[in-house]
This record gives sequence, structure tokens and C-alpha cells, in this order.
Amino acid sequence: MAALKHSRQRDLILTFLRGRKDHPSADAIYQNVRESIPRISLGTVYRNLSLLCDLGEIRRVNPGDGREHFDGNALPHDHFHCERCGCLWDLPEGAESKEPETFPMIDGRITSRQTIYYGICSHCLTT
Amino acid sequence: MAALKHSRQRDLILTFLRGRKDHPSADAIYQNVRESIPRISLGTVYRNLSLLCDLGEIRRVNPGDGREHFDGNALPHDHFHCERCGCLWDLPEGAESKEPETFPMIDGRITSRQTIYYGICSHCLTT
DNA sequence: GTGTTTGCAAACAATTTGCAGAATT
DNA sequence: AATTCTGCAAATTGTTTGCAAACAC
Repeated sequence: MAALKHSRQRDLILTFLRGRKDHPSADAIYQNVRESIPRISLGTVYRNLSLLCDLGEIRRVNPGDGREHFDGNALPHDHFHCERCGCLWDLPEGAESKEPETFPMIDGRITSRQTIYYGICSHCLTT
Repeated sequence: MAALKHSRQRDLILTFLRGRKDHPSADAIYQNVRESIPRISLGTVYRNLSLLCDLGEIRRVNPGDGREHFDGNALPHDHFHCERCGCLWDLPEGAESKEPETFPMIDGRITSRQTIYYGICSHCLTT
């Protein structure tokens, strides 16, 4: 069951996300893909984002600003969230924390980890 | 302005949070403090949690389960979130990642960081 | 033809807000 | 007396869901 069928909407959403370096919210994605498929619905965007997450094609990022954000790069990496303008990015090239992708010893099983740095982005600092 | 006045409700919420090792949601806090102040309202709980966060007395934790969680310990530390039962805890004693609380060099200003590990807790693993 | 996906609208859940009265200083 | 804080209810926001039609295989 759950035989996956091809969908123009899903393709577009994935292509759009892959082409971005920031991590837009579902609604921002909706506003953008609407330019290519005007009749696409927000529900479809949500359903496909969820599906793509399950497939491991994309990742959710949750900076705690009240909406979920989506990252076209599913490989593990850290994020930066500006508390003034709300922008959300990967840590810039060369700024990755140097620690290896190892997990602390605990009683349960750890499968992934998510680190978000908070602060003020360089753009907001100069305005 | 913003002269802070004393409030029984706020005290209770803070005391309750400080007495817990897990990180309950606003509604869970509401259900609990209601036993001491039955007429307290959910709105008051939200308002005070927000205020306590602003004051730096407590911290928000956002595991991405659709609700905000609150941590009575405002000192920086990492969290673990069980994807099966949804429980949210500090990393158990002795499991802290050993890296110092340093921030990567980026163009903006980093003020804090939040790391959440995801997986299955020991209780869920054995049931 | 069968089963998945879509658009739409309604439903839901978490959080925020406006307001008149109660509590704190 | 001046303000802050509260309870209540309604409003808002982000996300999910049910359904009949459209699409993919």
C-alpha cells in the first residue's frame, strides 16, 4: 500500500525548496509555488511537505516563532534564527560547530539532533 | 512603565515549574495550577509564562510537537524529546555534550543556542 | 479501473487579545 | 488613586481533515 504516484505539485514544492538557502514556512512556500500552479491549495502544500518529511527528502525546522519551517537539505546541519527579523538560515559556510555528529550516552535511543542558534543577523545589526 | 506587581498566580506558576524536571506545555501547567487556584484562566497562564520568559526566569523549549513547552531551569542545557510518547527532558545527568558553551563565528551576533536530541526514551524502548 | 492526489471548505488546536472588574502598591 | 493583573470569551493563527472530482499508473 501507499504506492507513491507522481504529482506535479509535489515536484514543484520539492524543486522550490531545493532551490532555496533559507527555510520558508508552509505559507511562504504556498505563496511562491502559486505563481506556477495558481490553483494549488494550502492543504496540498501541507500534505506534500509532510509526505516529503516522511520520505526524508526535506526536514522540518522549528525555531519557535509559531510556525514550522522547511529545509530542502536533509543532511544534518545547524541553523541560525534572527530574533529581530525572523530569518532562518543554515550556519554560514565555515561556521559549523566542530564537534562530530555523535550522540550523548543516554538510556534511550537517540536518532537525530537539531541545534538552533539564536541572535541578531548581520543585516539587522546594521540597520 | 511596566512596573511589575506581585501576583499569586505568577508565583504559583513559577514554583510549579521550578519543582518539575520535565517541561510541561501551557495547558499541562494550567491543569496543574488549577488545583491550587481553581478560577485561574488559561489566558493568565499564557500571559505569565510569556512574562517569565521575558524576565529570563524560565525558558521555552520547542520540540516541534505543535505546542510550546516550558523549562523552569533557565541555565543553558540540552534536551531530549521522545518521538513515541512525546516526553521532554533534560539530558540525563552525565550525558551532557562536553563541548563548552561557545558560539560559532558568524557575521551576526549569537545570543543563545538550543539543542534538542530526538529518539525513543528508555521507557518506550521496553514497552 | 484502481488507488493516489487534489482543491476546497470546514474543523481543529494552540495561543493571543479586548475588556470590565479585582488585586497590588 | 494609579496601574497592573485577572477571568472570561471571543478572535486569531497555523495546521489538519473529509469529501467528491481529477489525475497517475
